[in-house]
Amino acid sequence: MSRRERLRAQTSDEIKAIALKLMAEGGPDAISLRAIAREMGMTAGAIYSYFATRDDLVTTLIGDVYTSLVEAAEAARDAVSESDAGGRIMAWAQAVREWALANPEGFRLIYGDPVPGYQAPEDSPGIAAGVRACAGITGLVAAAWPVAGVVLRDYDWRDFDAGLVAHTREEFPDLPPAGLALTMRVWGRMHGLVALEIYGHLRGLAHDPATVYRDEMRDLIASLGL
Amino acid sequence: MSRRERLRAQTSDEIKAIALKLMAEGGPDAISLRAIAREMGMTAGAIYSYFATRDDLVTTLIGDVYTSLVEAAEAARDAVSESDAGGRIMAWAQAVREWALANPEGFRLIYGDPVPGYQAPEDSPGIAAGVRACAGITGLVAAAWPVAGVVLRDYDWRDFDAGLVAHTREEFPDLPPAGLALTMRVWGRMHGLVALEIYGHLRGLAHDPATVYRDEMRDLIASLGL
DNA sequence: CCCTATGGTGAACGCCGTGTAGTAAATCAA
DNA sequence: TTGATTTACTACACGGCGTTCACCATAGGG
Repeated sequence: MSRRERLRAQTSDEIKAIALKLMAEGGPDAISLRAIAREMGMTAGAIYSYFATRDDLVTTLIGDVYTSLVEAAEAARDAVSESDAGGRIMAWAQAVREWALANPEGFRLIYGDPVPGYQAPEDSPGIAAGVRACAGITGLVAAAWPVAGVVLRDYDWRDFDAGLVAHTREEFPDLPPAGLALTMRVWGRMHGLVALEIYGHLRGLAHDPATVYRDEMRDLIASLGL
Repeated sequence: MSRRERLRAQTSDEIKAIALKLMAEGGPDAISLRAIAREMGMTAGAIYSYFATRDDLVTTLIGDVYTSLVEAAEAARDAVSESDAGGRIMAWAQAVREWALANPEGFRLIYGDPVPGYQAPEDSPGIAAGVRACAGITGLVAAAWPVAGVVLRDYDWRDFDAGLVAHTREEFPDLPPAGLALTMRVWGRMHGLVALEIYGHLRGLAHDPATVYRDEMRDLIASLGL
């Protein structure tokens, strides 16, 4: 890597770091090229040699932030013995909620709507992180398979995306198609309460959302027969 | 109501209608005072005699939109016999998802982050609609009480907001505090998958999210012993 | 040592929300 | 009917935004 490339990467990292700082302080909308440039002693136009557009920068940030969330969840899961499938689910779930509470703006960035009509490009790092999250939850489900107490319909592999199916069958050969459906349901169940809480819809209803969430996750784990 | 007041209300309604149209076309960020005024053949400044600020307008819209969602859910629920508690839950859940699919931008407006750092004022119509939604789900839970197969911790009335508790004890005198916790859990469970779907996080994973969601709701209903 | 590719500037364009001063018309009081 | 006042609205200005473009200084490689 030449000196030029090094400097370039450094500047690019600084842009992202400042963007993340601005976001943490003022939400996703506070990520403005002019504010970033101001903080760097540059002109807004200069950023365009690093990111084609503001949305491009945000797309990159989503990838970084999403990856940090997934890594937090994976680390929490891996801190629990593989033999304790239920404990690993709880660890993942708690890590997600705690990460979200610590990085509410990041959560909004990932699961909210950073840009009107924004659609992440197929090959963005955000998509990769999403796939990784999905794979993580699939692993949690697979470790509990066969599940005991969940209402399950029959599914077909064709009900799901081919790439996802290929990856799943390779990594979790014993998991039937219904396992993928259950993965999404588990994901939804972990996501729902956290999203409501982060976006303030539980504000002033329950004083301790953590307890409600823990109960919900205990019920989820119990329903898997763990 | 005088002629003045009638004209005033009419103009105000037109502003809101155009704002909703703009939102449906381009997402919440497309609600700009200038665009509304342009469409009405007015100046942007004129809107300030109807709404103190753009956020004020959005706050009002949230109330309208949220109310329309709650009314759709209530209507669907009421179309099912009171004796069929499980059917009423399913009807509510399906109505919420279908409304969200038909009004994705509305869903984003209610449950997303329309404005950076936006906090709805305590007395906004959006709060009222939220309370109404919460009450609706509480009713669904109360109709199934006592629940059979859910992991429930003991709760205290003091774990919840006093106003919510007062309303609940009056309307559903047989529901213990844990019922309120379960209400939030049910809400979260209905919300999670829909939010993931609306925000595109299931895109390209499951070909038919409706089936996954229906299964999840069936499981929820079964877990309540219905 | 020169040439060029590169990272940067600064001004411009057209959006945006938001104030303020002024105007014309509608309403009300006499 | 006439005069006073309230009200709806316009015109303009300010600062902020993303984005583009012509231009410049300089660091790197031959």
